[in-house]
Amino acid sequence: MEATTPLQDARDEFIAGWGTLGSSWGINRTMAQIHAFLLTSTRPLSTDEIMEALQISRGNAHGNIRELVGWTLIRSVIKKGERKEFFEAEKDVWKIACTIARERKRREIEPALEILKSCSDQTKDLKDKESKAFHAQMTELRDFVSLSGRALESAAKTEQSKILKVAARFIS
Amino acid sequence: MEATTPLQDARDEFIAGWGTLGSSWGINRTMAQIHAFLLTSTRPLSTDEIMEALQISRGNAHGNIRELVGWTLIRSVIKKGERKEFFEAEKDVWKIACTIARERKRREIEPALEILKSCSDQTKDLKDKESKAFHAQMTELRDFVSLSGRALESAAKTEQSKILKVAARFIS
DNA sequence: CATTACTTTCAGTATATTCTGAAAGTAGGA
DNA sequence: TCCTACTTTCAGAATATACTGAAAGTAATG
Repeated sequence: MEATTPLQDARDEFIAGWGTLGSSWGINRTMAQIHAFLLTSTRPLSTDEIMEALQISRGNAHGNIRELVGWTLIRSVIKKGERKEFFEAEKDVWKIACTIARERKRREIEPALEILKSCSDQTKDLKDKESKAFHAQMTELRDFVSLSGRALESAAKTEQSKILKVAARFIS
Repeated sequence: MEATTPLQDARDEFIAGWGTLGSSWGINRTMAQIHAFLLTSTRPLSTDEIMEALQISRGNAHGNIRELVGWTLIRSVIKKGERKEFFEAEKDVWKIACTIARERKRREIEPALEILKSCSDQTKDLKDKESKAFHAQMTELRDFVSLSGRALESAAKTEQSKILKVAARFIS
């Protein structure tokens, strides 16, 4: 039986919870767990350390690490004298949020806009009542999604302090 | 071979696209398709009409319709003289967005907060450097997630016009 | 160039999710 | 009460997604 410390316990809870959470965000569980693990590490870690800690195979670790690098949520670090790669997570919460916002915009909002634009355009000259209703619905949706995307983009460009001010006004 | 109209084509594109999109949002494809189908219908539809149009089984249609009712994205309508239920979607884009925002907050932000709170609390009295770093990270994350949740909640309570004004300031 | 220390790939397997369809359940109307 | 028109359930099948581990690939080092 392994002895556990309060820190280990809390960290394990975070890793497990973040993994579950990730699933409902369309992010795979292992990827979220690796992210959580690196996020709570005080030093860069190797693939083997990650495999060992999360009890996952090399292939699984490798692929999900690459995904996280692709999202720029983690980056690879080369230690002098060491041949292998180490990985560390971005720790700044605001930067993480901006990265995720941008990535989701690119992967979800932009494709959605393409579809809505196409649906709106295809029906813009039709005269019957049903077509007009459809066209109006698509146009409204497109405008809304487009606005949301632009707002997200702007927010991700703005300094954290400014966003906090606006947010504070809303909440109060 | 069935002849198609431009409206049918556009509508099919929307249904298919919305379905794919839904997947990346952690919403199942059929549920998103049913929603898209009802969103672009000018009248309430029965389970059988939905089954027929999307070529899905009764069980599948039934379950996903119930889910959508649970999300309050669609509602059941009783037609006089008819024994069966009909369903119609909320058409107002802003209302749809608020509903989704509230639901996701409840399902994702709140559970996340529980975890972060627990992790932060468990480590608040620990004195070693690693524990302090962990505690600080959890606390930052918690504060950020909490703020986001409250902002989302407020936004969903505010009139659309006010939000549009704030959004406009940001984008320009 | 051969060895070593890694990284990458991928076919096969395991798991999780979604879907089907038939059977059981329910309630209005005769 | 029974019939009929519908709704609900759920075991098993189909599909999609994620994971393993071993083999192949790559490049630094001596």
